[in-house]
Amino acid sequence: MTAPTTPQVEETITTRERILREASTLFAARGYYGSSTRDIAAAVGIQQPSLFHHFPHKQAIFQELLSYSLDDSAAVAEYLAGASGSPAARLYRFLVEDFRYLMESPYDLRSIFNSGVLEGEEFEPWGRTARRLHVAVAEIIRQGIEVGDFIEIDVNFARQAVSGLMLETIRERSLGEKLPAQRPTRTADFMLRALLTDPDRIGEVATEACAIEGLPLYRDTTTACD
Amino acid sequence: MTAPTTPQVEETITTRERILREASTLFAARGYYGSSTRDIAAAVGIQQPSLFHHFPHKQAIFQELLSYSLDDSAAVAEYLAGASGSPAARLYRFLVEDFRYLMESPYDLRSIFNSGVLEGEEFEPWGRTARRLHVAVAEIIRQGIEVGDFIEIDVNFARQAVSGLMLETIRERSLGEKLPAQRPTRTADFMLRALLTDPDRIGEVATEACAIEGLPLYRDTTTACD
DNA sequence: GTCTATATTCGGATAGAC
DNA sequence: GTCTATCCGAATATAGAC
Repeated sequence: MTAPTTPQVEETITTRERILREASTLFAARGYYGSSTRDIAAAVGIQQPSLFHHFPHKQAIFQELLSYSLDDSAAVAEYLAGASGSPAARLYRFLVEDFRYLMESPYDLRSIFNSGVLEGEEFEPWGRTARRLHVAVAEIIRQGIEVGDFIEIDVNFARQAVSGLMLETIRERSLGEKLPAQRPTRTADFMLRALLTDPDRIGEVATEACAIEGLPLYRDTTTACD
Repeated sequence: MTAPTTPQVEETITTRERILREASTLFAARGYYGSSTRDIAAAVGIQQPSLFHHFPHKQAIFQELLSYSLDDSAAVAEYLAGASGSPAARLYRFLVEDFRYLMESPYDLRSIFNSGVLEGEEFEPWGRTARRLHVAVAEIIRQGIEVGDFIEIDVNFARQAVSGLMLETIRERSLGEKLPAQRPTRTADFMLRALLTDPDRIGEVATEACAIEGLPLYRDTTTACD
């Protein structure tokens, strides 16, 4: 008769999953090269060679984290770059989605964005995905300037500012505390305030942004924005 | 009779200096641990053991870069946190000075801000300096909110946004091209637009910022801002 | 100030038992 | 799926000649 106390699934975390989580934390703290497989194994609580039962080599751990953080983000950005609606709303929506994705992820993904590791040959496919993501975001910003939504600004400068903001703000998450649920929209508000020719339009931009449909979404988003 | 073609000092770059420059580039690209002393030596054009004639160990190279990028920035931020004048102008000035310092530096200092390496014991004193810098910047922002210069915003969030913006935008520099001379003020404009309750006040904020005197300055600044 | 040669430690990865 | 034992290459650093 009474509803089940909490329908939350009793998450069984596999060793493989624990490896990914601990590795992401270590990579974020000391970099990919600064974290040895021994460090990772110790954090998980297994011996170092046991790692190789779950991943063929160290690179594969990083590559899985790269795919997790880049693939869907790039897809969303490219979808939004070609979607209808105002560029400002589309950029807003991208920021909200991407930020929430990073915020709710069980991994600490800072190392992915930080490091020049992506430039290395062994991670070349993921470097290309990162560039596709950058191109798509820059394109939305370009459109925004063109139609007068955004101030006249160097497109690449603005694109990098967006990246920097995302990166630094997810840094908090790693400190352990849960970030407030409104953080994604607050972050988007902040960025758009700097870009909009008329900052007072933020309200309507946010409303339009949250109404955008058809995103190739990572997960089932119950509510679009807030 | 004719003036000397270019009074530019014929810069004699010592091996030690070349080591610092090449190391900073490698650290930025592949991280501190990802760059071996062999890599550094090869970039400089000497054999690996020759490095140890100039620096007692690898750490010392990184430590010198840390001091270069943190010491003066922290001093300026702390000075400005306690100075008179509007908080908005003081934050603006900090951004201009810090950005220009990073922009004109012969080193690629991204690794310093990126990495969690600073958290390691071996670099503890520099980690403390970084925290002092953060506290000072957060304090200026707090003052700005208090007097109504800035919108109501989480102080730490704003402080991190500032860091992220600086970091990402100096990334360009490393791509080789000289950044335009107006970039420091454009960056400060951008950040202040997001923070100011009244973005239209940027003009007067910039004017006041450039008039601030008494900074514990890194180098002889001929002109204050532009 | 730079070199060659080398000591030593550490990191990634494999073999094979349980 | 995890363990112990181990190989091999790479990395930091030292010794000592030129």
